[in-house]
Amino acid sequence: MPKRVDHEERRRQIAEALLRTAATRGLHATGMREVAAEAGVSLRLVQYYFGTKEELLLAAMQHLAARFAERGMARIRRLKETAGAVRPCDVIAAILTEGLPADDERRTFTVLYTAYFALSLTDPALAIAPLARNSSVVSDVVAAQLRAAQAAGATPAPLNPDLEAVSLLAVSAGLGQSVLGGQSSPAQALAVIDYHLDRLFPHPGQRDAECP
Amino acid sequence: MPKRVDHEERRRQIAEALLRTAATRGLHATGMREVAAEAGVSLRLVQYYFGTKEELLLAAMQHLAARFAERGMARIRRLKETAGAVRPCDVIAAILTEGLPADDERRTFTVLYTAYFALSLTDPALAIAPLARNSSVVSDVVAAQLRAAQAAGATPAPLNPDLEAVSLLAVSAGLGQSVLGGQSSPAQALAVIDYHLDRLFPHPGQRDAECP
DNA sequence: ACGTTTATGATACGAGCGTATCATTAACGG
DNA sequence: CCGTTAATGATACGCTCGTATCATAAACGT
Repeated sequence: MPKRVDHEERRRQIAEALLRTAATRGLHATGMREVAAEAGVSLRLVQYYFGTKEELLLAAMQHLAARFAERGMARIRRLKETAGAVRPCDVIAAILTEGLPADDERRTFTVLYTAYFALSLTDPALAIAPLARNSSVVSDVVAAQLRAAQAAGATPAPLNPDLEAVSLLAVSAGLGQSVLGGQSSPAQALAVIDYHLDRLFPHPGQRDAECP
Repeated sequence: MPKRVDHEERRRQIAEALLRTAATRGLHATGMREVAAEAGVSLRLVQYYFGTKEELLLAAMQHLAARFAERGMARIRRLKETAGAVRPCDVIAAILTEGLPADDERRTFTVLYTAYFALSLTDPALAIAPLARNSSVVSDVVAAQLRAAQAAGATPAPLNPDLEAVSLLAVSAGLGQSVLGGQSSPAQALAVIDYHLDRLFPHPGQRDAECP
């Protein structure tokens, strides 16, 4: 057998090249030739691995979603390693802040997500499903964490876990938009999230961390 | 003097034609020829009133922002006419729900807003400012209403009007995204907003309106 | 009726796009 | 070393885009 090359790896390289240029120049303004140049390969090879541009766009979106999910999982995993028992508040805080464009990497993700989202609204071929599908499972996770905290008596007053979970994710998404648009700073966005966490997980007096 | 024509009116017609086609085909996928056809005029005339496409895009965005602001104002005005005294909860409810894609008209607005927002993230020439500028003043209005309700003793517990205002608008924006993406129904979005209004303006027992 | 404004028409330019089609070279496993 | 696979190169097709350039027709105030 002749020359062996990891096809998935090559596809990943090219898809990431598209994401890189699309993050600065825009999704529709990025052409095949530009992607090839950014990836350091020939235009011919981009056509070789992705027959059409639509296929490339779709693959890049799935790669973006996978990277984001992976980063989120890693964050939860890291949480478990530092502290033995993971408190619901920590999990929720991690989820809510992970989507915020607080650093370059996350900002890039948010920009790309917004671009894909907007594109999917008018381009039927590009379903946003792969990126949005996870939304409901994330919502369920948050709701479950809230229920656990509620059962443990850590939350005050009446509280609808499902509505609260959807609401918290909406806040996170809305704040992300606000930061991207330049109307809020990442710090302000974090302050709003902390405000909500304080409301759900009231702590007696300390003011160090976002969770009691 | 010869033929008199309202230039602003013509510009408005053409801009609205762009918004109409852009709402279904996408912002960047809409060409000058298509706009001309939609407006029922010649391509030449589009160039006549808007020299370049960028100018057309910008003017259409400003028109969109103006229409939205006008609709919001009209809603508040209508509120004042039906009930003599406008309660803070009603004002806030109107603001939060006005941006939700609950009917065709509002959905179209939300789609277009998202498209412009995404475009502005990568196209420096297209500043989102005209659409986002109002954001802070709306936030101030909500905060002021909260403060008024707080002074009247209508809200429970400690409450940070500024953070709460930003948070409520973020919820509204996030819910709008969620509805657009098909992850939530407009009814679910309204339920979340009602949930928050109940939290801020608790009412003794009735379950009719969203405000006590 | 004249002259200015408003609007149309047909058309063409150059550029960039996605896509396709040749031939050719380099690398590696058996 | 042979044959399959990976990758490149140059180029060209057809299309659409934004923009520009002619000339020309219709409408209306004075």
